[in-house]
Amino acid sequence: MAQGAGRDPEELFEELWRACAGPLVELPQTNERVFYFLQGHLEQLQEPTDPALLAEQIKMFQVPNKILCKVVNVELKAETETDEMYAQITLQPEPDQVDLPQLPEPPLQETSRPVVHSFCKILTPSDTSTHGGFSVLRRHANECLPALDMSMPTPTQELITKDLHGSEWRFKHIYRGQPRRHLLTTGWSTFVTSKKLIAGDAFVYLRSETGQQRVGVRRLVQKQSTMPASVISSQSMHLGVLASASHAIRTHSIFLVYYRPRLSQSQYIVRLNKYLESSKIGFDVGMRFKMSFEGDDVPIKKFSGTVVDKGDLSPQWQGSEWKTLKVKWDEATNLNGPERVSSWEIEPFDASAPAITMPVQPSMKNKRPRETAEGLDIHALEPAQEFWLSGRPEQHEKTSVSSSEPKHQVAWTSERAGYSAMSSSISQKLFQVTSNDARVPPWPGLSAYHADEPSSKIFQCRRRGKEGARHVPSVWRQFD
Amino acid sequence: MAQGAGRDPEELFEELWRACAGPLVELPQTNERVFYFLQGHLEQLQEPTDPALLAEQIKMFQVPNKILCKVVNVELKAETETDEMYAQITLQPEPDQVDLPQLPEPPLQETSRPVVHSFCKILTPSDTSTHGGFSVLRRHANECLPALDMSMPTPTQELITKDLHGSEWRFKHIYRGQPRRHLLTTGWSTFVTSKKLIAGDAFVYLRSETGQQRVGVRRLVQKQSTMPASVISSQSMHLGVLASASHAIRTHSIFLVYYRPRLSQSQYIVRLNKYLESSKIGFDVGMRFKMSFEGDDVPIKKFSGTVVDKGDLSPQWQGSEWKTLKVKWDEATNLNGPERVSSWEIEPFDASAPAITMPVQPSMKNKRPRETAEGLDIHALEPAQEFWLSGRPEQHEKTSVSSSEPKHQVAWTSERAGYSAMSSSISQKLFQVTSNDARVPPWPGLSAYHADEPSSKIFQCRRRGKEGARHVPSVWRQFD
DNA sequence: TTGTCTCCCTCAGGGAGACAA
DNA sequence: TTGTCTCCCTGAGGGAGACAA
Repeated sequence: MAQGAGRDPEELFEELWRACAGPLVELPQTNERVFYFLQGHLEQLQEPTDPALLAEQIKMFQVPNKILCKVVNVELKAETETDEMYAQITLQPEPDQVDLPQLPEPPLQETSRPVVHSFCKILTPSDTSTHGGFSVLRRHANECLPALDMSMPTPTQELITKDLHGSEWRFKHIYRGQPRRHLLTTGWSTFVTSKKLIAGDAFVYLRSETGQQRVGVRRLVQKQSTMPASVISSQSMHLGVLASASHAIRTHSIFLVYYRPRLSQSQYIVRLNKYLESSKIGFDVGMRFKMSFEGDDVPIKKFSGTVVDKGDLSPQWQGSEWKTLKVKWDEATNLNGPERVSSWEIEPFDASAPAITMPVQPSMKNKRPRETAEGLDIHALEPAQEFWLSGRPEQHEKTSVSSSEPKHQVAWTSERAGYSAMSSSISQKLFQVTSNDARVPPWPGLSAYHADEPSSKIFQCRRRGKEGARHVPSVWRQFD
Repeated sequence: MAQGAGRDPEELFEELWRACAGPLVELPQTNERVFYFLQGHLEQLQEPTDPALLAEQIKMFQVPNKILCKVVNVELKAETETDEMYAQITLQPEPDQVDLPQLPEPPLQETSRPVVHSFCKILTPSDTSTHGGFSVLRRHANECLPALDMSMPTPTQELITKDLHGSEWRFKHIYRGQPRRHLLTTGWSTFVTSKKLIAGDAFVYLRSETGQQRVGVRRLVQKQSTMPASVISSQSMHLGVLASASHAIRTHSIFLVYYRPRLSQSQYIVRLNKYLESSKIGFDVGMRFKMSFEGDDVPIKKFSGTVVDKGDLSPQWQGSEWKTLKVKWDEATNLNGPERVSSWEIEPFDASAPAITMPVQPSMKNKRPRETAEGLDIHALEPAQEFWLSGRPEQHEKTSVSSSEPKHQVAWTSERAGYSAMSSSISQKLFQVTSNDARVPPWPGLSAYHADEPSSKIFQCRRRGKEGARHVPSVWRQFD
């Protein structure tokens, strides 16, 4: 759907896809083995089925809770209308679904990835306003955009970029204003309109070493239109997914899964090795853990909590490991965090983690009441931005697990003292939605629009000038 | 999806739905019995499956070619994005699927339908242009719009209307210009933009006796975005549909079908009585028949042809009656007519039918190269319009089957002699696409965009002034 | 009768620096 | 350093009658 036409270096497409997907999205590799949790796949469809019928069908189709599969193929794609990324994953059930492997398999050779310069900026109301263009953060411009001829009075160039569909987007990049700053002007508003961007969404830019430029989008809230056409009944969909898997197991044939990382509530295709690692830890009631989320001002934010219960999510899937851990988040913050997680989504608690609680004073300025997500109060937004620069855009994932490649750098905005209080209220505003979507869009039972909830506390990395930097994992290097 | 909110008189919604669906769309009634042809339902999904797998699954699920069902419920809906109408039909398989009824069941009592005034006009390039509004044909204004106060110098009023989703649309209706004519100005362009209308699409307007106004859209080509989100694999979809039906048969439980009349290639939910009627006729090789299509200048146009072959469409569905008749259309015109039809879609040939062949001189004027369907050459469009006025907007369906309610009136544009030659070339232009979509959008193996095909002939109702009227079924009354 | 064109005039919005957080 | 505002000015497009098919 998105592939094929116009996409030149195949690699760049993948880099863009990952940059848009965000640092938390993890995909299995071809030839790797994974566990496929049917239950999670059905949840992705977001349409509830009659539990009795479901139970009956599970029995009829004789499908186990998790299916050991070999990954035959992974194709990255993007929805034409919304640019939502998804992966078409071809799986083949392993012949033996009873004696499941207990030992990790040798890791696959990592494929080399091209060096790219990229940034991702959350759009401000001004960025999406009809008056004027996009304000490029100085860092981003310096690190990523082609250099301007600064000897000119007002340096200007045209950026010729492509999106995931291969469509071309041209932007005038100009360095002007008093004081001077980098802006994208002509071409920007068309982009905003076409992609239906609103404040809070993020703009992704990427440039390869060969000068190829790409642009993309990471939305704050998943466009609902993902589930538009009523093509077949939800019951039929569920049955179809069950039947496909069942048939594939019986005949050792392949089947396809459309994995939508930003829609799914939890990973339901889990690398065998990852699964085994988490089983080895054996999370149990009372244990402390932490979990990664997309932050608004840093790529990854970790929140900690305690496992308070353990048990099947639904009786139809007895003995499943899908979301079996009921958790309580520290400090009752993170109001929109999931109540239940799967063990492979969390890591053991580690005192060096930067998860820190701090109180927050809500700020309620109202400006620019236009162009924000319906019902979402980001009018009160203050300059909040997330970004990262790197040779490989997804490296933060590694960073947080202590990267073995110290060359990679992450920048993290440091702001002067006195700004942080306000900034954290922003953070709160954004986070209540961002975490929601970013990590796992609609947490069960919670609307994505809770920005007005009178929550008074929130987890947040300290960001008081240099002081804040101390909490950054040591491989992170601070610019500025 | 479309229902619920804001829709006041439930009845009006149905009238609007039918007006948008067009005169050829036929729906079963609640409590009626129907045959459900799985094969047709799978075809609607438009995604081919591996035939071997399909055959295997058909066997596994033990589903017959056609399933006798009681219609438990019919809900009319419309896609949020595209306004495409569809029906959610709840079916319950009858206990006995072997001894199928041979005799028609007593017809259900017809539910009374509200009296409405409605018109449907195919949009000209001017109508969809950015300069100016919509030109209301005088007849349409007189028959359907609320009366203007003609004593004013420039009579004006505001039309407050709703669409299928309950959204409000306001239009300024003004009578001005030299010579005077009816126009919709303010509000029209927003409507065109929002509904993504292009020249060739049709605007539907409807007013109830109580003054309630409704508007809708009938598209020339079905928006492809109907099949957007890759939610589950096509294989899973097919399996899901099979499994649902199979499960419902075994347990005598209900199942849901989303019937998309403008997408489907043939009716696959057929009223029992209609089916029996057509079996009684027993179409066979060599027999002549006629079939109804949406015309561009009349509601229904009939084309005639001959059955040239009879046999299964695919070996997986042996003995099915789905599209078993291979046909040859008279005069080799109607290039986009289906090669295969099901017997319940056609009627025996009747010499009094207005299906007449006439040669055509292609006209190739090019104006206004903007705002037309991509690749579709309707630049050469001449004033061609389809419309109907009636107490009940769908009555033409009945008309052609000889209505028992002679009170209903249909108007049919009559134009002065000398215009018809040109008009037929338009007709040709439009028809090649219209018939395609209107009746049965993408004929197998044919793109919807064949307007440039050098077809030199076309079926057409004569329209030479009064002369043409003679071919109209007698219950049609001519305005003018 | 009605589709198209053109002219006129308005206003949405792009593009700039000012200003302030 | 960068988000927001305001001002200026242009051009897309709505709204009118002229004209012709």
